Amino acid sequence: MQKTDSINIETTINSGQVFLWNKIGEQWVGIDGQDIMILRQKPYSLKSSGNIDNFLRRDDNLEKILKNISTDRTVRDAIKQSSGLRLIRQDPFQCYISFICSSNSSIQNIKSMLENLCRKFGVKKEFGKYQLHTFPRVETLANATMNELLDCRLGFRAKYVKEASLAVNSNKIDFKELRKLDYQTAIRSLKNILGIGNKVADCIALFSLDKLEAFPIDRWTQRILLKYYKDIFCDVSEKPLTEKKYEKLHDDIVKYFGPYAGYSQQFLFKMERDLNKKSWL
DNA sequence: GTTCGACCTAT
DNA sequence: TAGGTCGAA
Repeated sequence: MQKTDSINIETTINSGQVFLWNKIGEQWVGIDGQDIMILRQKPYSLKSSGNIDNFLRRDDNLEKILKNISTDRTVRDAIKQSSGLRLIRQDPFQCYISFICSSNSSIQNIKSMLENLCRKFGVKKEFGKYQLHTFPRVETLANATMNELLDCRLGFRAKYVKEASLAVNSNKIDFKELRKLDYQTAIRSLKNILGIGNKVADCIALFSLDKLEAFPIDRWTQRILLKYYKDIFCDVSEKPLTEKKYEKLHDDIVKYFGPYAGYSQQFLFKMERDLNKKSWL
């Protein structure tokens, strides 16, 4: 059984799931919705104004999941290299906006956009010795003007964020409902929103809606499949996937990796980016 | 159903 | 070029 302190905080934060985190001295300070979290490896300490166990998916049976996804050597190596990496259960609205902002951008730029949104639309909150801006509330962002969003340097994503926020504010998107639905239905619903395609929908589903069979296929994932799984997923190439090809490939991926495919994606993604010395937060 | 160019911004 | 998506042809 994995011990609770086997969580590697730095590895988990720096695995592309979350963006609103900063390392201050020895501790990682981050925002999840209206909550502030302070995580420290040594001496080990996890503090949150919200529910830290929920955030770190302490309810998952990690031993069982890791065993289940250890189907091949590549995944086993990835797990070994990033031991202590956890999947995170994020605030759904923040996750939704974060990955809408992620399209055709870099981690550093995504972080900057989200920080701008927090500074402009978030509420100042104190926790521990820190005072920082929380993530904007749905209603606040839904009422933001296009110019205000453009001021946050969102670029072409500004109208996506505006419409996406309106959809949540009007209950056209209801995260509590999406959480109850099956993977396919939830994905279909998310993809009705402007700015959400297959990849972004998978990220939202995996990181905030408990859809562990979601397996976001981005440029990196595609390279991974080509490099290590060429023989298993024959039709994968370096070219961008069309919508139908993405869906077909995803089906095959779930058949191969199983119901916890999303966990395997996270380990593989982390491994390959580290291997290529790509920077994180 | 697929292909292709455009798209904000920062490095 | 970067962790995509949209709209037109």
